[in-house]
This record gives sequence, structure tokens and C-alpha cells, in this order.
Amino acid sequence: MKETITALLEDALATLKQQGDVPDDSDPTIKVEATKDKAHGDYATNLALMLAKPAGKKPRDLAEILNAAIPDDPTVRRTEIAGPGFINFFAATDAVAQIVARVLDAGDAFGRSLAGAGEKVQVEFVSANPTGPLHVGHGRGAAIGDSICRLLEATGYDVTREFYYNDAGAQIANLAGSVQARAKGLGPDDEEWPQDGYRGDYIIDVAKSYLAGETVHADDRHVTAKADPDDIDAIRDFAVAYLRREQDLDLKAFGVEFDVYFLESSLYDDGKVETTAKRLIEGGHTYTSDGALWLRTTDFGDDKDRVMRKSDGDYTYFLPDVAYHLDKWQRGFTQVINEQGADHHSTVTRVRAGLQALEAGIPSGWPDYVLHQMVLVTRSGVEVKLSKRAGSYVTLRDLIDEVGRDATRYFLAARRADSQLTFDIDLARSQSNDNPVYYIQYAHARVCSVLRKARAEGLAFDHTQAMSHLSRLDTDQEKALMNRLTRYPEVVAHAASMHEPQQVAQYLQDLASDFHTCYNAVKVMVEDDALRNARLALGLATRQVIRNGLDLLGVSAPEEM
RNA sequence: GCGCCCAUAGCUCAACCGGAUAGAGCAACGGCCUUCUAAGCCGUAGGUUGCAGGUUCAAGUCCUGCUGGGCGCGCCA
Repeated sequence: MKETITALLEDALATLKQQGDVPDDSDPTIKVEATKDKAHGDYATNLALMLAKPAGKKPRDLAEILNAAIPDDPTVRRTEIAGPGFINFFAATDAVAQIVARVLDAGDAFGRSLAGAGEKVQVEFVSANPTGPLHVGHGRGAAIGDSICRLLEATGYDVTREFYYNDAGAQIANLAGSVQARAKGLGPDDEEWPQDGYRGDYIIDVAKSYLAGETVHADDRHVTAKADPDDIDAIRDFAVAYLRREQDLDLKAFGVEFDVYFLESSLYDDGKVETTAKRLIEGGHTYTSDGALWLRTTDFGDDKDRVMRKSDGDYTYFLPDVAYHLDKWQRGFTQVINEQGADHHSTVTRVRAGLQALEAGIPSGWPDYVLHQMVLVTRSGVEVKLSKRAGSYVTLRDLIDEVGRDATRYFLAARRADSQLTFDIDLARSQSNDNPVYYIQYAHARVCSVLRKARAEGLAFDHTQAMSHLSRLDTDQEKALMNRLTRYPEVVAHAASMHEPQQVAQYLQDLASDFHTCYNAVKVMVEDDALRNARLALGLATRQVIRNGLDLLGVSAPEEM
């Protein structure tokens, strides 16, 4: 529909150029928008407003000329000029109803497109170090990151989900020390307890499992414990595998799986850190000061230079970061999206600056970032800060256990990443109309319920009959619902290109609302076979779109509540 | 002090990379169950989009300066 109108406008514009009403060189991007207000028709364009200035005409006069030049088309019932110079398009009723056939025809594929044309995209998200259970912030990253992946897949991209972590640094040494201390029966209150050791109860579980000689299987590694409390290397390997497995289990329970686990240590093992350092030095972008090696990132937009090799000879985390992103580029990802907590926002300019200094032909704005703000968890209006297992923070597992996967995913993905999020546990677990997840799922279940009833009465859905009577769907509520269905592909395309899954959540709420309104106003199970089947078809189409949309958010679509 | 992000109804949030009368839900008030799930629907009320300027035919959206909040500013990650 939108494409049809755009094509009509292109025709009209060409006519105007030919007539000399508009300069030949004016080439505005033609914008056709779905209207917010029914009174403005179904679609509208501001083309006349855009062209008024270059044409040297009043917007409304130009709109008249433009409108007259729009060719006739069966899908457009009529057009009108409104406001300062908008042209409104009213769709033919039959054309709107055809959406039902299109949805049912496409099924799971409805809303998908080939816009990405198979381009390789990598999305890095969560990327938690294996030092403890995932917390709510990681959950937000997982929900947003995975939904972005699903959106990109739905728009034709070849997506790689990647998880980057450090299994060898200071934090890991601290983890090993903490587990060893627990294995020797020490607690955080003992004098010999390592400084800044991890105090959470989960360390006890790791230590017990290690001493019991258990074998753990994570997605990317398998380790059998040596059970020797004095072998710190063995403890470290085991602890990392153990916590990686914990995280994998949490992520699986959350419906998130990764294609690639990338180890920071591999960048050292493969010599990529060395190579990157050499390249930066040879490029002349480094200098030595106070015994440390600095990269002149200020040449590339950073507000201060950064240390890449410390005076003790070790590299800072910054250099492997650059090496890692160079590696991403070399793997052929022309588009990379990094989903991270906003507390790491300072790495953005730094990494980009480091990549520029490599002079590897990487675009200056590469990679893309989606940064999410903090999550505050509340129960009974009071902030929740602690979990028993992790000690100092609320874990993702806590939320999944308490409110379920669907509500957790929905709530964490339904807000713009750049606004702070308050996760209200009471709301998320409430099975009532103020909970948007249930509201949407209920709409889906209601359709299923009607279908069950139809089947039970021996009036199973007749697709052929329905398709030839779609024009019977002519009440205001049905038309509003069908219009909403029409918008779905645009919503998916836009949400994907903007990397904003919350737009899908918003749409689904609106769709569910239109459906419930329709459901209350229009009875499906009527005597008239043709009408009943047409209405069943509309229900089926709605169910399909809800299901498709929820899937983009990783939320299930239950048949009954 | 510097940098990034945010500020929209009493509350939680939308607003399709500048468009028409800024929209939902909750809370409040008034209605709707002999009828497909009332976990729902209909109606009423609620706003100078933090403040002040600017750009534009058109600004919640873009620019500048304030105010308030979050995060960051390490030879930690």
C-alpha cells in the first residue's frame, strides 16, 4: 500500500517536472506516512510542503497541481488536500481487507523483508565476565540485544550473536582466589579472606563442586574438577567453566543463545594483541610517558590520550578491545552493533579512535552502539538491591524465577534503551489488565478460544469462503484492526533499522487494544457462514501478527491463559 | 570541573530519523457479564512536552544557554 502510493507520487512528480511546475533538480525523498487520525485518510504525504520552496509556489497551490497529477489506482478510493498542503489518501475498502489474505498467506513470514539482502551483521551483547551470576543489567542487555538480532533476521540480515569475555585477567584471578578460600573453609569475615574477594554464596557452590570432582559443561568449554584446593590454575579453569555454565543456563532460560563465544585470552594466544600494538606504533600514533606506552586517541576525537601498555609491561584492557574489533572487521562484518550498559559509554570514542589509528579503512562511525541505562528493581514500591546467591545485586535468575521469562523479557525490552528502567516486580507478576504482557497474550488466547469454539460446534474455519467475503469486514472496529495489521511490516522495518525493539512492544499493545475493542463490539460466531468465516479470518490474521511480533521479543504466545 | 544520556498527564511510558488536534496503560470517576474468556470493553477528567531563546511554512523532535537527575572521567574491565 505504502509502496503503491510512493510509486504514484513518483509518477506525479515526474509529470510536474515535465510541466515545469517543479525544478528538474529537486529530488526530495518521498515520504508517505500512515496517518494518526482516521479523518486524514489512511496515508498522507507532505511532498507538496517539501517542494513548495524550490518550486516558488504556495504549498496548497502546489498540492493542487500535484494532486491532479496523481494517476488513478484501484487501491486508492480518493485523495484530498488538507491542512497546510498535505495530500491524504483514502484506501479502497477492499484493498484494506486484503491485508487479511496477505497475512494468512505469508504466515510466520508476514512482516519479514529482504531489506538486509543477506548482509553480515554481528551483534555483541551481554559479554559478562564469568565471575558471577548475570544481573538485571545483563538481562536488559540480553533482552534488547537478542530482540535486535531477531529484528535484523526478520529484515533479511545474516546475524551472528557474539559473547565476549575475559577468562584470564585480574578479575578472574580474584575469582580463583575466592573459590580457593572457600574450598579451604574460609569465609569473607576471616582474616585470610582475599582482599576484594567475591563474597556471594555462589562461590561456596563452586568450591563444593570443585572439591567433589564434578564435571561441568558450558556452551563453549567442559572441565572436570581436580578437587585439589592448592592447585590455583585448576581452580581457575574450573570456576570459569562453572560460572560460564551458570550464565548459559540463565540465558537459555531467557531464550537467548549465542553463535560465538570470544575469549579475550585468544587475542593474546593468537598474537593479535601484539600485532595491533605493533601496527599502532608503526603508524606513529603512540608515545612513551612515565614508563607507559600511550595511544594518541585525541587525534581521533577522544578527550584524552589512553594508556595501551602499562609501565609494568602488561597491556590495558583497551588494546585487546581494539584488537578484538579489528578482528570483527577482518571477519567481514561491515555492520557491527555493540549492546552494552551505558556505564561503559566512554569506551565508544576510545575504541573507535583506536580503530582509526590503525588506518585499516574502517569507517569512523564503526561500530554501532546501543547503550542501555541502569535498571532499578522494585517490590512493593521499595528498591530491591540484594540477592541471596550473588549478595550484592539482583540476578537475572531471580527475576525469571519470580515473574517468569515472558514478563521479564517483555519488561526489559519494552522501554527505550537510553531511558532508565524501573522494573516493578509486582506489576510484572500481576495477572491483570495493567500488565501489558498479559494484555497482549490474552488477545492471542482469545482468538484461539474462538477457534476452539468454532471447531467444537462443527463450524471449522473455511478459508476459501472467508477469502471471497473479506469485504464483509466493514465495521469501524474491524477496519481499525485491519489498518493496524497493515502497519506491522513498517513497524518491523523501522524498529530493525533504528535498533529499537520497544517499538514492537508498543505496536503489540496497540494491536491488542484494537483487537479487544473489536472483540467486544463484533461477534464472530454468527449464523451467516460467509460473515463468520470472514471474521474468523480476521481473528486468525490478528493472532498471526501477535505471534510474529511476540516472537521478535522472545515472548511466547499461549493458546490459553 | 569536563564528557555522554535523560526530562512528555498524578504514576509508568509512546509519539514512525521536522508534520495536521502530543497518544496509551495505571490510578480517579460513571457505565457494560441470560451472548465467542469481564485477565475484557465503553465513556468522563487529566498537558504552556523542565526553563529561556533560536532555526523552519511547520519543533516534544534540530541548534544555543540554563535547571534538575543518572552514568562516566584509573597504568580497573
